[in-house]
Amino acid sequence: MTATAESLPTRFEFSTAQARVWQAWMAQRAFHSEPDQRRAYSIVIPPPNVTGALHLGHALNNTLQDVLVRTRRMQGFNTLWMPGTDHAGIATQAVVERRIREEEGKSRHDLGREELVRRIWQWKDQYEARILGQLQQLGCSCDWERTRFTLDDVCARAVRFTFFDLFQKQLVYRGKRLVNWDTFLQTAVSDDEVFNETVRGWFWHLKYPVIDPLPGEPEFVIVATTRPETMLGDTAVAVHPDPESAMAQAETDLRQKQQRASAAEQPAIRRELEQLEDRRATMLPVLLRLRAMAADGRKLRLPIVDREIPLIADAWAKPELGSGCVKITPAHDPNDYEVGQRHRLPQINILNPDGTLNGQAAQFSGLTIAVARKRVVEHLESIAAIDRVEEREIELPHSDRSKTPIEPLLANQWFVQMDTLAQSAIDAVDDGSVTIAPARYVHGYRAWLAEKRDWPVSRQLWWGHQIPVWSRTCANETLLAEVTGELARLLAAHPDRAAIQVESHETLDEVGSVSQAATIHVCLRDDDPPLERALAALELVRDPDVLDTWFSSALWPHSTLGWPERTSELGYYYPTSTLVTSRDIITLWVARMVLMGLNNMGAIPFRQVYVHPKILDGYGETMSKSKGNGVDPLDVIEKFGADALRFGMVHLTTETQDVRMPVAFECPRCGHSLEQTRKNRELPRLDCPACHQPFSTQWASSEADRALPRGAVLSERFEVARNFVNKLWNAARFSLIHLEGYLFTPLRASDLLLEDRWILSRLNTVTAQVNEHLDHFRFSEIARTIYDFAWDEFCSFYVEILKNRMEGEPRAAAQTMLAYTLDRLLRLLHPIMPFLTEEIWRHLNEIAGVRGLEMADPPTDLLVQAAWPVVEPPRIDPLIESQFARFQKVLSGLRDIRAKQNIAPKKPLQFAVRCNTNLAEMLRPLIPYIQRMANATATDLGDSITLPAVHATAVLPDIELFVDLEGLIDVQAEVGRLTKEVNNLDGQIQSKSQKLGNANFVARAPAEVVAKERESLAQLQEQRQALQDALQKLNSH
RNA sequence: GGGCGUUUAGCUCAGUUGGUUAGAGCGCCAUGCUCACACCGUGGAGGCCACUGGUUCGAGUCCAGUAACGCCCACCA
Repeated sequence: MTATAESLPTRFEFSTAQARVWQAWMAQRAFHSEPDQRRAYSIVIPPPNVTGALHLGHALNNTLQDVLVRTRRMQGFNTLWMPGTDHAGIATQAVVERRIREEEGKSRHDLGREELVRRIWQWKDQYEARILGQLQQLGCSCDWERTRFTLDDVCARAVRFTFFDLFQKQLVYRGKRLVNWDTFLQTAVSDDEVFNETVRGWFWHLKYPVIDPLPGEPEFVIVATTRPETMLGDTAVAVHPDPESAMAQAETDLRQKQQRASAAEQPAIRRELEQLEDRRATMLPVLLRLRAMAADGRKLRLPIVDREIPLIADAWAKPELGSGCVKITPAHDPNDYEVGQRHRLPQINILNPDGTLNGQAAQFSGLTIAVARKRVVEHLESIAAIDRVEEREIELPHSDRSKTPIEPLLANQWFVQMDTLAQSAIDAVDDGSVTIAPARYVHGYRAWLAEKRDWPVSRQLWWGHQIPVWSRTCANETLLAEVTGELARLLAAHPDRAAIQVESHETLDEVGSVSQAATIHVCLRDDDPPLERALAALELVRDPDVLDTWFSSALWPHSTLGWPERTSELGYYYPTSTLVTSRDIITLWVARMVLMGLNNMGAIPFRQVYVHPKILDGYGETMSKSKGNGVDPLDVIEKFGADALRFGMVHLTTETQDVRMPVAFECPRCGHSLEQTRKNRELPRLDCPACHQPFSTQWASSEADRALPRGAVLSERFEVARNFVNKLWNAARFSLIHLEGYLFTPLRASDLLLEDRWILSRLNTVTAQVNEHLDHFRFSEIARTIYDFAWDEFCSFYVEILKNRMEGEPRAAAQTMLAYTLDRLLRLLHPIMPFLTEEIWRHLNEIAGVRGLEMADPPTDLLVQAAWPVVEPPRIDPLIESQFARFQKVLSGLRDIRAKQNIAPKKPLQFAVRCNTNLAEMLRPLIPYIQRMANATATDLGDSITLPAVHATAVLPDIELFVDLEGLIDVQAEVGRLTKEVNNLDGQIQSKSQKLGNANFVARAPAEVVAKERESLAQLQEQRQALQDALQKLNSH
């Protein structure tokens, strides 16, 4: 035996192995790819945000990608996995700003744009390094030499070219739009960075007096609001243009709903109908009257500010709700904005960016919203302009970043016009050029694109790609013509690098007067300081805003390959093969990549999209940093190893289920595991219930807490994988120890024993299954298939059997088989557990430098470069597999009797087997293995045998087993065991007899099903008879 | 309000086109430190497959409905 193999530890020392293996891969540039003659397989990484460290969701996402990439690489594809990170605009800026505010008490305005951006770059450098390090620790086989960043020069150029192109095509334009204004961070946030929270609020019903009411006309119009301070910006009140039919329609809808509704819902709907009926009686006349007044152009007097505002007719006012009238605040409500557009209403912004009221708010100027609301209400009360106040729960949008309420604010925004772009992305999926798996996600993708809502791409941030547009607003036609003329002269020298748009707009000021004006926009394709200075000289100012992060992400598949340069990479790797992502960014990211790819490249960015599950905590909640229920992959790697983390991830990835993962703190002192709950997960420190010592968590902020040892957050769900890693490691140890003196010996078919043919059959079957599962992204099945094969077949049977053969001489055939089988198993496992398998491969190469079956198949130095196992269909032999199953049954029959008879494992048993001659011949060579595996010797085997005088019986299909229990037998136990067996058989026999007694079944079921049932019934009856005989004999003792 | 998903053993989950009395891991019980592995071996207990109907010779699997939970989208003054 070799000293090296013997001296290997019994636990896989993953941390040293990981470092060593990684170094070997790097030294070989094993992951680097250059275009060549082979088929390409490429994946671009979903670039992680440089906001912070990676979490388990990333570990899952990247593990799956690596499994695909490593497999394809072994299958002979020229594989490129493009790595990189995303600058993540608002998220990153918010994190850094908050930090600066906390640590230095400064705002971004104190620092200035340049300094803030410099600080964020520092942050980015730090976190990018950390993220890439995490990915490498995970074993990701990215081409690290090609690492990109969405804000680096290559990506920036792609962004500029794209924006310029869209600008030229008039597919990007500027317009006014309400943004979600975070008054705390003083920036707009995107819709997906807003969450709604139900809070208790009040619903104020305000009275706006009608100016000069005629007899019979109402003196007031009542409108309701949850934000009374916005009345300062009201520019109209709306009533429905046809309240009668609108109410009728509402009723029809309700009745339809009533028909479909369940009994439980009926009362509520009936109540609604009654209310509607009431309204029709009491309010409809008033609404009709108001409608007529609106048609007459009548006005109301807005309280406090004393402004005359029109009464207008607009369908936005729902007669079935509230008073039937609605106040219109175009500058502060998305719906009102639409109404304002339709009726050319002035937009009055009452808000400063910092959330205080501005000069438009008269005496409330300078107050915060909360205070202003109170004052406005007080004032309205004092003039009796409040009809009534209701308390009710209201849904209030909050900023995800600052947790403060969002205020809608009107601002200039750049938009991408989505009409044709969106359609192209829909078509790509409809015609199958892009496939999405699982298919159910196609619906969401299509539905979102089908809305074709223009994409607002400007963000009021400093961190990102600054919009390359210089603008100047001209107050009149003359000026416009003048400036345009000068620009034309200036830009004539750069026809492909500059483009002009003129945005004509009517400015509606607070007094409602309209003035014609226009803004000239110049877009530059490249940085060009002299030209920029010339633009500045013409008083054109660059837009301070930056582009939405998703704008650069949308270009990722081609920008990372060098677009707009026509690189060889672009021709070879694009379109990429597979995109692996999570479902929440199918619309935001996947859809946009498709349409941008089509626009820029004229080709789809990827052929398949695979959408994987999400990782949830033990309560089914999504993991997030802010909730504190996240798990750091590095903690898992440190405790269980990268391979265990990876195997665990793959194993958990089923098609429909999200991954629920109960998490626990691990006491850094005693290792005790403390379940994480909703309550304890946000505490800065915890006391270990076992050793009563405190430890810190991720929330630790005080000096004292931080000084404590940190408790890692882990999940027991990785233990299975860790155990598997160790099982494999030890199977490898066994192999290495027993391969001493190995010399490759070509094996002919006749050299193979039953168990050899069995394991080869299984190996080929399993390989075929793994291939099939891989093609369909059934990751969990891949893991399970290999796990079961490796543990239950290779370890539990094949290795056990080989123990016998390793003792005898010669063992060359057994060694060749062992080396070969282990070799193939390592290849199959490598994509999931690269470090372990690579490490074993190294050891195996040392002792068995040439491997193979019929011919020598010299292994590569590194497993990562080895070829994927090829399925040899002739080796798949169902007959051998079923014969081997007999052997397994005999073994467990023996073990069962030993256990039930309570016979110590050390005590040898003797047994006889009764079966037909064919079976006997098949079993005979396997009998010696039973010696070791069940500590039992066969005394007789065949169709006529001598039974032991005192014995226990096991009846298997076609086989009877008799265990000699002379002087050992526990009659009671044996009777119990046999009776139980008989009962069990009786149950089966009864159900089968019943089935076969059913004329319908016999008549209508397929003949083969019926035949199979008959056959199995006969066999069961046979078995039952044998058991019955045994019982009788026992009782007569 | 619209859409999607889930509900199977104490826990976390499998269960491919309907066809023996539904499986795994963990946990639990019993037992064994036999020279690859106690992160292991051997045996065992444990399920009205959420509920109600339907289709079928036959339903965990297909259809309809109900309930609970979760996610996404749109949101009412």
